[in-house]
Amino acid sequence: MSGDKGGGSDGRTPGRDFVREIVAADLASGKHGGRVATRFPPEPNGLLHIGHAKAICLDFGVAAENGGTCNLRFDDTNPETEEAGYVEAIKRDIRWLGFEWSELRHASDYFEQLYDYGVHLIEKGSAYVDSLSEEEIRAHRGTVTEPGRPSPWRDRPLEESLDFFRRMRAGEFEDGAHVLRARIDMASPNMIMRDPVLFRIRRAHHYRTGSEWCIYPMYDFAHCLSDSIEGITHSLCTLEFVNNRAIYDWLLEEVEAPEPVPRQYEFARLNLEYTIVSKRKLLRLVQDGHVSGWDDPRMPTLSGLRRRGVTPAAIRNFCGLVGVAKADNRVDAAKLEYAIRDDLNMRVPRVMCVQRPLRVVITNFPEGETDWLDAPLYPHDVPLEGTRPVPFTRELYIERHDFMEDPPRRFFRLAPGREVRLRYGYFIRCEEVVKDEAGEVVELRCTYDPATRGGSAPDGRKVRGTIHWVSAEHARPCEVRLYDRLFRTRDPDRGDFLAQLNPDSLVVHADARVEPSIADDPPGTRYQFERVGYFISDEEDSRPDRLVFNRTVGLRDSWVKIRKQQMAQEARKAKGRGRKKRKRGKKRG
RNA sequence: UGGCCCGUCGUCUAAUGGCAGGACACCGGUCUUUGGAACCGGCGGUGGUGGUUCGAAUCCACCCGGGCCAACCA
Repeated sequence: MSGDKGGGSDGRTPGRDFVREIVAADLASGKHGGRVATRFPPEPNGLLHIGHAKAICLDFGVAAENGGTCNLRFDDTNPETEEAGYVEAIKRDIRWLGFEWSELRHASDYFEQLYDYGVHLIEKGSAYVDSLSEEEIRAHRGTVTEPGRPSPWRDRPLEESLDFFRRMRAGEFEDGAHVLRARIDMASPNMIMRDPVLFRIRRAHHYRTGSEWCIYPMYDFAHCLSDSIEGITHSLCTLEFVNNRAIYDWLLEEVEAPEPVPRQYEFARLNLEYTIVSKRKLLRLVQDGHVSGWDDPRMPTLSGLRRRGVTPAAIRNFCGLVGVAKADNRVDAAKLEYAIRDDLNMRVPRVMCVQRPLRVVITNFPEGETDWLDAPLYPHDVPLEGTRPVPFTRELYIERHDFMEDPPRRFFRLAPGREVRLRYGYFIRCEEVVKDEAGEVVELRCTYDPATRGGSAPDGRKVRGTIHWVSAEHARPCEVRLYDRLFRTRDPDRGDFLAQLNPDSLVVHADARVEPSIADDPPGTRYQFERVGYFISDEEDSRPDRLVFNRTVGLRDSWVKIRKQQMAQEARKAKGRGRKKRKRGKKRG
C-alpha cells in the first residue's frame, strides 16, 4: 500500500500521522462522546517560531479536521520570565498563520483551583510541604543511577503541611523557604517522579495576577490540571515531555479528575537546518544585537518570516510537507525554500529590479525619447492577468553580472559582439566596452534592433539569453537586502552557536534600481524580481522616496550550478596538470 | 552509567504480518521571451545479528547508534 491513506500523499494536505490515527480511533470508539478538544499552550516569554508553527498546525489542524475545538492557553506559571507584550505578539502571530482559537485561557485563570487541588493532595496524604533548601532538595534527589533519599519533612503531619501551605500562600515565608511536593517515590527510575515540586514561593509581579499570589504552580502540576479543567481530550506536546507523562497521569488520578481524562501524546519537534529554535538562544541573538530584533528577517520567528515576505500559506504547506512523527529530525532547509517558492510563484507579480547597475547606452536610440512597452505581470503558466507600462530609453541599467568581457562556455548573456534580449524590450548587441582608468567596466555601448520590439524578431532570429533591465531615467533608486541563512553550519545547536553565525547572512545593495511601475505600492507588497528572486518591500524601513526590499528567497539558479561544475572541472584539470608535471620532473631527475 | 523514547532513500515521511511508496534534494531530458515555472525520466533506503512465521520494515531477544530526564524552567 502506498501512503495515500486519508490523503496527504501530495504532502500539501495533512495526512494520517500517528496523532491523527489516535484521534480517529478515539472518535470511532466514542471515547469522548465524539468530542475532540486540543489546546496550544505557549509560555509568554518569547515569540513564536517555525517550530511552534508545526505545533500550531497540528493542534488547530486536528481540531478543525474533526469539528473539534482548540483553545489558546498561555502557560503563565513563571512570572519572572513572562510579559504581557509577548501575549499580544503570540496572538497576532497565530492569527497571521491563519488560525483562530476556540477560547482564550491562561493557566493563571486556574490559580485558585490549582491551590485547592494542592490542599486536596495534602489532605489525602499525596503531597507535603518540604522545608529543605533548593540545594538540599537537589542533593536528596539522587542521580540517574542512584536512588534519592526522602526529605526529613516527607512524613510531617498532614495538619502541619496544610498549615504551612496556607501560610505559604498568605505570604508568611521568604522565597524558597518551603515548597509543596508530591509524595510519590524517591527511588523511581524516572527522575520526574522523585517527589516533584508542585508549588514554589516566588514574590514576583505576575503580568496578569499582579501581586495577588506569591506561590506559583510548576508546569507539571498546572498543565495536566488545566487540560482537565478545559476538557481537553488530546494534549499534544513535544518529545522532551515523554518522561513527564507519568506525573501527568499520576496527578489526574490523584485528584480524581473527571473521566475520561485527557491524554498526552508526544511528537518530535521541528528542527531546521542552519537555524535554531531554542527560545533562550533566540533571545540571546536579540539581546546581543546579532540581529535587529525578534522580527529580523533572518530569524526563524514567525514575525521574522513575515517580515522576510514568507506567506502563512507557505509555512502551513511546509508543515504539511514535514509531517508528524516521533523520530528526531532536522529538516532540509531546501524544503522550506521550496514551499515558499511554490506558493509565491502562483501569487506575486513579476517586475524588474537591477541590483548592481551597469550603464548601457543604446547608441542608435534617439536621445530624450521614451518608448513605453506593455509588459505582462505574470508568466504564461500563472493564471493571473495584468500588465504594467515599462519605459525604454537610450540609457539603461542592466545587472553587472549579466555582462562578461571574456565569457566562459555556456554563458548566454551579454558579451562583446553578442546579442541578447532585454526582457519584454528589444534585442541589443554589445558594440563597445567602456572602462575607467582602473580597467573597470563602467559602460556598455550597444545598438538595438527596432524590429524586435516586445522581444521577438520577425526574421525568426533566436537569442539564447534574456536579461532584465531598467530605464536609467525612470528607475527608482532603492535598497535591496539579501538575506541568507543565519548560521554557517547545518546544526548550530551543536557547540557554541554564536561562533557559527554566518557573517554574510545580510548583503545590502544600497544602489539598486527598480522599475517605476511599483513606486506607489504600499509597504509589504510582494514581487518576483525577474530572474533574481522573491522580494517584499520592508514594512519598517521602506519609504516612498527610498524603497527598501527584503529578499524572501532567491529563484533557483541553474547558472550558478553550471558555474560550480565548470569550476570544479577546471580545478580537477589543473590538479591533473600539476601531477603530470611533477611526474615528468621526477623522471627527468 | 538507571529509566524512557527513537532508528526506513542524502533529508523528511508512508507501510498497521503480505509488491518498501511519496515529497524535497540530486542527475538527465522536453519546453520556455525568467538559466524561473511546468512536464518526462533516472538515482537512491528498512542500523546489525539471531529467532518466530508460509511470509518480517512491522513481532521477540541481544547488540549498535541517536535523543530525553538529576531547575523551586516550560
